[in-house]
Amino acid sequence: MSFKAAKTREIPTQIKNKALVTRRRRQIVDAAVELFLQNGFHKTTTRQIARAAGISIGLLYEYVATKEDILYLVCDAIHAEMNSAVREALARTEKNAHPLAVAIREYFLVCHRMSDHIVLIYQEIHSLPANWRKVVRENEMKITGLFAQVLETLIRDGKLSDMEESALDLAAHNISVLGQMWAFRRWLLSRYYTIEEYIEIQTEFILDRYKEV
Amino acid sequence: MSFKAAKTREIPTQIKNKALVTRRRRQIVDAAVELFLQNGFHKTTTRQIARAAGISIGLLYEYVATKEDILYLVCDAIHAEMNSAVREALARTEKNAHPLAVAIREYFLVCHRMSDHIVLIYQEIHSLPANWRKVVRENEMKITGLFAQVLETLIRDGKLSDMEESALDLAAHNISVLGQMWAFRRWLLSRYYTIEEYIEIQTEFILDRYKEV
DNA sequence: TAAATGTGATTGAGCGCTCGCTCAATTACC
DNA sequence: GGTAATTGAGCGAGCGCTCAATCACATTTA
Repeated sequence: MSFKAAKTREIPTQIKNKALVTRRRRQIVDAAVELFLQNGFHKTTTRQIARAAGISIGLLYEYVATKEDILYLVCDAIHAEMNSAVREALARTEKNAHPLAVAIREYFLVCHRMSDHIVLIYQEIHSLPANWRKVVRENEMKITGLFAQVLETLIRDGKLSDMEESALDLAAHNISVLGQMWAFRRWLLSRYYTIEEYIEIQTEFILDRYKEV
Repeated sequence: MSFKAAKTREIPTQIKNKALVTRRRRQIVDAAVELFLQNGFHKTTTRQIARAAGISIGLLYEYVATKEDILYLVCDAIHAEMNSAVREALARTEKNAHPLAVAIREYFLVCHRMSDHIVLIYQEIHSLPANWRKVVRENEMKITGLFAQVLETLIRDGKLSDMEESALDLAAHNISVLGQMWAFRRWLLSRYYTIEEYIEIQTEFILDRYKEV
């Protein structure tokens, strides 16, 4: 998987050529994601990352100031990937008769596809400096926010029974978290359910609660 | 918080006196929990742990062979604590008119009280050797299993509508995970909900689905 | 046109430090 | 006098990061 560049402007670099920065950083992030997934952040060496990215250790530190910078870039790229995947899926949703079911399905499939990445962020976020940790968390909440929007739209269109704002927000969180549950417990759940079965049962669970008017 | 000793027999020690092993290991675990919560596993040094436990670094390694041993003991102690807290709570449940609501409430309060510990396990479990990781995961599933039992009992007593086994198991997972959601997203959720409000809304969400016959 | 100059990109040996862990020596206790 | 418990200085390996040197290439100069 090759990740999109997100708003990486915050991290300073010694290199002047902006296009080069983008390209090199993508190399670095792609290499780092693989290594972090395999060995975790702490067991991965900056030398390993440089080698896997096809550059020298010295050059790595021209594009990045610390090892934590790399982790931030990785988290950012993963969330960018998820965010756009979910957005695309939700866009496809609109013309459908049963929009919430489709939204859940598409989101859960993204969680399935990116299981390891989701777990990675949860495991390593505490290795980030506090200010970046905040940004990464906010990025995750943006994804949850997409569901809140969907629910609002459905209620406005009379396709879902009305509910209080606090309940609506929690409903969005619940959908997010039940998708992530597949990522965190896949080692067990996948013994008993395929992702399709999981989606079916959970959709029934959620829809039955927030049923259409 | 001082943690119970769990089945720690698997980890070898040089010390003959068993009572001493128990006592010293409790010192070690209590010190380590605090430090891991504050600084995480990797940033905590074995010297810090020894000092906080009031013993020398040399003695620490008489009770433990590696730093990962300590992490395992910590995870084990946390799960033992949670497990017994949940069991106690469920026991108090039985005489109640609305047992599932009480069970959820008590469990969510445990999650609230042990938020940091729950997050700690999720964050650091990947630093454990694979065999222990497995044990820790199974310990967590035992807690989920308690909810499956509760649901079964309720169905058998006709207090809950019948459902397929696969749906029942997932229901137990959902309750577990929605409790943990408070731990993981507390930094955000606590801005908008107290734990009591959270319990109320989530209980309504869950009960409405698995409603009584 | 060829040489000189300048600038930005790249290299990797190596510095400095930390940290997990050991073990010879000491103490406590029976 | 013997066994078990305890100490902490020190070993050795690993790792994040630096920086003097080199390379690539565009621009200027003769």
